[in-house]
Amino acid sequence: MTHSQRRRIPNAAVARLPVYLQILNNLHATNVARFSSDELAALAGVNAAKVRKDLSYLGSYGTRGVGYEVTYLIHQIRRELGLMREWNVVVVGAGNLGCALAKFGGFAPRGFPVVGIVDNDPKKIGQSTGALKVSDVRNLQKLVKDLDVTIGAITTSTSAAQSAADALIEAGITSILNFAPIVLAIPSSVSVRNVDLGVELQILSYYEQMRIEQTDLKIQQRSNAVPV
Amino acid sequence: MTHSQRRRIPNAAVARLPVYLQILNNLHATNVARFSSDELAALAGVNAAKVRKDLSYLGSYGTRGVGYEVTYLIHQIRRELGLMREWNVVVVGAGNLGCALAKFGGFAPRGFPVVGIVDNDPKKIGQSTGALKVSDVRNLQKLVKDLDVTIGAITTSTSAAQSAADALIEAGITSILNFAPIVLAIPSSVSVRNVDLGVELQILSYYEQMRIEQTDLKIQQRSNAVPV
DNA sequence: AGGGCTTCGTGCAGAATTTCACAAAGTTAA
DNA sequence: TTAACTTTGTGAAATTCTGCACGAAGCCCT
Repeated sequence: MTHSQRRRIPNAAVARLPVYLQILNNLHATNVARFSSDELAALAGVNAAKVRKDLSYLGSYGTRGVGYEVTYLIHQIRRELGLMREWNVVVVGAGNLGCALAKFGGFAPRGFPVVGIVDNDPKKIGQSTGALKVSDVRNLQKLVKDLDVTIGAITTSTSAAQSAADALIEAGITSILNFAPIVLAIPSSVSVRNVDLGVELQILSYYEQMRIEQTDLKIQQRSNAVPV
Repeated sequence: MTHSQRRRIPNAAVARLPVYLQILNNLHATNVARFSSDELAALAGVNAAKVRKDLSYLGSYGTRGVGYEVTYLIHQIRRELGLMREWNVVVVGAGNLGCALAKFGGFAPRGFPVVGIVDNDPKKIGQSTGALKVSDVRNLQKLVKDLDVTIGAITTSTSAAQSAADALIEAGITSILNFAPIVLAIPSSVSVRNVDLGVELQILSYYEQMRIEQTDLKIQQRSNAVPV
């Protein structure tokens, strides 16, 4: 129960580490060797104390009076996030989005190669998308086993999303990236991240309307406050 | 200072209201007239008390012993989220993703019509994407004014994203949906939502690795605990 | 060597969020 | 009408997250 008893990193911090990593990769690309928590905080748009606390969950890798080393921290964050290895991804649903994900080469270099894409539509099965051929969703289990897939991306229609999730879980997948605007019913042993642009837009519209009401209110108050 | 002094809804609750709305729309489509907090909680994958508290921020619209009315709640959530009107969206960056967003008809019915798409590449300007023609980013200000655009979606390359944001803000936009994997520097008066699939995948990989380590640990403990 | 300066690591208080638990308020049935 | 039952609305406790403030630790200059 020594070091394997890993300190659990708070969820909120886990969600920020990838952002830090992205920034550090940029710093590295521009030949920056060191950074302070203040600098990273400014780039990430957060509080400096938060940066230090987040990084402290990885261990004490900074040097007081100096800061942190870019390459070393990159290494540590990658280790903690499980990015020392590749995680194979299978896409379920060969529609516009699914094919775009399969073709898009941006994930492999970040450690998440898309190694398969499946659909249940006979018209789509067999077609090529980038380097991959769409295969039958019935081969999912075999595909997951053979190619050691751990992450499934659901890009089906809303109505097919739940059965896609069921199929993925049946096949042994334990992480799902869901693009369908629906809350999936899944066991707690499986992780899900939802990407729903409609939700994002609606959140924006709330704050947009808030601002408008605030402005209206101020205008109203001004005309009330200064009567002639 | 009566009703215009609106109770501020906690951020965490704001982020859940769109999810509830989506579910209620589905219930409505299947002719369900009423629901209880328990039912909605199950569908949304959250705690029932949380549902009740979230809905209570809208007002006391439930009936004890009975539940909530689907249509009435839909109306109230839409009102609160600012969905009683349309919010026009402009896309900056006519690459794969940008064009896909412009073509995709799924936002207009949810109240967010994409009314324009711009780019700075002369080769792309003038091309058609769906019903829209790509226009010059230099027309952004005029476009935003003329078409009353309030939300900007950034789908440029990473390197162009910050100047896209600057241009949007310069043009008077106050809400941004950012798809570039970069933290934008923007004034606090502007809302931003980031959609970064790389970040999502890395969060998943953290928990995936966590699970694997847990499993390894248990196996190890088991073999330690029962020595021959 | 020592003083001044910088920056990390973290205890702690306060804020935000989640969850519990129960009174209040309604329905239903006899 | 009353008793049994259901479900909301919400104080209050529990948990999580944030940010301040400051001691600790290293660098630099004299």
